[in-house]
Amino acid sequence: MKVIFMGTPDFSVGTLEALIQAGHEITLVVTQPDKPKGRGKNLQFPPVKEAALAHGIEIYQPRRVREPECIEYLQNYQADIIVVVAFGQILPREILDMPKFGCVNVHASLLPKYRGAAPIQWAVINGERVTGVTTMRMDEGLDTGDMILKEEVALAPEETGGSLFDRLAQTGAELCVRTLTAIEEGTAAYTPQNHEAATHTSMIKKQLGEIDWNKSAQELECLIRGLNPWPSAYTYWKGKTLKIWKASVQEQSMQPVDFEPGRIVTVNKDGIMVQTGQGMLNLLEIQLEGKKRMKTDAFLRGYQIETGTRLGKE
RNA sequence: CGCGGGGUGGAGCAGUCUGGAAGCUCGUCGGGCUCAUAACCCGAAGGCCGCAGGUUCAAAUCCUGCCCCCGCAA
Repeated sequence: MKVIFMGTPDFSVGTLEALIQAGHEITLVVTQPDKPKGRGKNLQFPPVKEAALAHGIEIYQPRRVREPECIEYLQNYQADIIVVVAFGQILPREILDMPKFGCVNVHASLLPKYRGAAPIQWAVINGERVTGVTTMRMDEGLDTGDMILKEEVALAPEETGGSLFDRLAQTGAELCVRTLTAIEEGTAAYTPQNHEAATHTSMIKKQLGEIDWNKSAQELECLIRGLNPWPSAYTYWKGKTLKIWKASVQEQSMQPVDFEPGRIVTVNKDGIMVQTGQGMLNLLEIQLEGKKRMKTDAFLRGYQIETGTRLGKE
């Protein structure tokens, strides 16, 4: 089929390449404008643009797809279908109705759960055991369209936002190809979502990563995994940011100590044990501002941390 | 010119301001102690102090340029 592909981050790249692989004709790739990124503030191409360049596909980077000139521009491409994967902009009805087969979206959750942004990270943060990918025919709502295909993915015990992201990107790519095949063959079934059961997630803000030691060790451990590798969970030590990359939950106190949440209970080569609102959290891999991330025992060779120290904002 | 931290034996750090013998906590290797050990004791190896210039009797330390890593911001 003739496809217009819309997407921006890494998550979208797998699907784009799978579609190419499957023999579809990608007539145009629409992605967000280049933005200054990184330490030097240099302009950087979105990952999807890089991929499109590598495949020699035409690229279009409108500031807003809603604008009439943009809609007009897309019309020139006469696509059979528009595939949207983590594009980052909302499509107006004019575009939704433009292609013969409409617009298909790949969403990284089992709809109607986790509608909205960052469903992958939220699934980890919330301690879900299963999530997945859903393809749907887009309508004007936010992830409210009729579902076409759905595939479950189980979370591994040490799943991180990053690892799940990679796996769902892969799953999404395959699912999207199957979805297009079904549509092409006329065998696609469109199942309305149960809107009553819908849940929504918000964009991940950096501040979400600041650890509230009053939460339970279990919750915090999920938060740490969910926000790894970005934006990461963190606390403060001696006024400096201390990122926490990996931790484990210690349900029961080994000793009858009774520290307030945020205080360090023990420090040894097995980790830094911190009291939380419920249970203790053992910090296994950390990173001090300006330093590389490292295992806790390596960190302790160079820095001295005393029992009873309170982590967090002064 | 976005702001800032850092590059010192295998790991993590101190030393740099106030130039003048390379240090700390570990690891590694050898030996000892022990029923035993991630414990303890003794000993050893291992560094052109990121790179290149400059100043100086003397540079990890001061000056200049460059490379690389990282936090913030975006």
